[in-house]
Amino acid sequence: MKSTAAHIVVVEDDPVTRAKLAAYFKAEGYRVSEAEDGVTMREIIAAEPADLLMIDIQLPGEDGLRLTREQRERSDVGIILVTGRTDTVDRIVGLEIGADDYVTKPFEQRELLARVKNLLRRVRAAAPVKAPMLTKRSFQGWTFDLANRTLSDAEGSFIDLTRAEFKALALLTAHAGQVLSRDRLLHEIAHRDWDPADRTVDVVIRRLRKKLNDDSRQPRLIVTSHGEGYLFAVPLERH
Amino acid sequence: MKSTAAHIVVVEDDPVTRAKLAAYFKAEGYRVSEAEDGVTMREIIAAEPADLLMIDIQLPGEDGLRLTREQRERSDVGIILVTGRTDTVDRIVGLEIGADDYVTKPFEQRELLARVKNLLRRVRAAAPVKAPMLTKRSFQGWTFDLANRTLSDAEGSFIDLTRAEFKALALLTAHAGQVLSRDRLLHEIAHRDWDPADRTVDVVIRRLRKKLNDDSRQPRLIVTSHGEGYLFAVPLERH
DNA sequence: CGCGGATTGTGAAAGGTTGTTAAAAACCCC
DNA sequence: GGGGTTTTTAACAACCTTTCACAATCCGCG
Repeated sequence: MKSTAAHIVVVEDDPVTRAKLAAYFKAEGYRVSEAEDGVTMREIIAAEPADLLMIDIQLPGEDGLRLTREQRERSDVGIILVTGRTDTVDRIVGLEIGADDYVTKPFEQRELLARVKNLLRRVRAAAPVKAPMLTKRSFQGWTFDLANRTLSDAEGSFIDLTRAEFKALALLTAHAGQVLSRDRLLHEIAHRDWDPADRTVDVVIRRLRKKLNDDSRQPRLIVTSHGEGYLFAVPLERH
Repeated sequence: MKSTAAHIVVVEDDPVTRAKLAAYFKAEGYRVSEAEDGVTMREIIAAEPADLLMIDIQLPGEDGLRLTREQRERSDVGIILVTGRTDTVDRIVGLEIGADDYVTKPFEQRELLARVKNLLRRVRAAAPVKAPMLTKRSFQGWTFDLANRTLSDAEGSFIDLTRAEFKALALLTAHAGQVLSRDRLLHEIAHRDWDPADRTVDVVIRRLRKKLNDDSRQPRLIVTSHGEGYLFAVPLERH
């Protein structure tokens, strides 16, 4: 389904730098797309999902940090920020919102390539895990529709899920039988780190259980693993 | 959260730097091990696989690059190289043999932490999908459902197990007929070493026996082996 | 821009699970 | 059977999870 070469998108307004980066990656055998701004980047990604984004932090219009946050919310694509100046604060902020790496011009080409290779290895290693990108998952009479963000019960009546509920259920069902930590779940639903006082995940789980008619005292679908997290406790059915 | 916290191994010969790094990661809730050289590092990893290695490049004996290459060959563990000096060649070589990142002392703590978090996210996302467990074990009219963490008796009514009870029963039934030491059981349920004053396992066994209606005076299912531990005394039925 | 409804996050009280302690019971070996 | 050791048991403390009400935030729309 996916051709073997990784797809890299260079988002950079300066044509010279952009061409230089693109040429360099092409020479290494990657498929490279060039975008001068966020709008173009989104079009490219929509047409063909990227494995790695190289994003200039200082773009006309939307800046690179905004794009980083936006893309990190929707996927686990690799993201490397590029910048002309060395600004510690920018760098830290960039990394904290989810960029995997941060390089300053001028690039040391061999170093950049090594970083890109290592990151791509990780991005692509994770890809097969989400292979069962089925649009529907069924269990115990329920059908969970990933495309529509809805649940339908055995009688076929629909229940809407909120964004957070949807993301939590998607992650739980994608890892049926495995305990997922609150940290992992919170990251999925809110892109935040968890701290022990944070009850957000518990509340989302409670709302999900309510919609699924799952009694927390005797849960059959979403089971609590004390001190560890939650797990989806029934296998998905083939269909 | 404790048992799901990532395991970070700091490999650094300078005690001051090592303690500093370790303390910093511990404060963030990670499980941290410290090694002063490659030999110690391997022992630690053998006992408990690491999610992330922080390796000083200049170690007495085997150097950090050698360790990096060795570990990268056998696993996808995250590797961050640490060094005192800024040497472009070292950096490039390190990255090319598979280190995910490279930091120079002195560290910018927030930046280091952000990098560590992002890398750990990728490492753990790639964790192999756990082989689907055999989902049910039956004995003496009981059915133990590993997916649900429930027991059902002959009439089919459900009894919920807590995390600790579930893990203990899972281990016991997986080794039916064999005596399991308290140390082994405690490791399973709490990832702790046992000491002779620790009654935790006994209490969990008691609670399990109660749910299974197993009389400790005349146990049929979970039998005490005085001075040795416990064993699950009935064979599992085929189904 | 501001409104109203939906969604998400927070804090506190209530409830459940786990680990600890100490006393009682059982065990083992002589 | 005696005496030291190990196991069982109950009660409780510490900690973690559930629940609820409400506050904060987001979102679509006039």
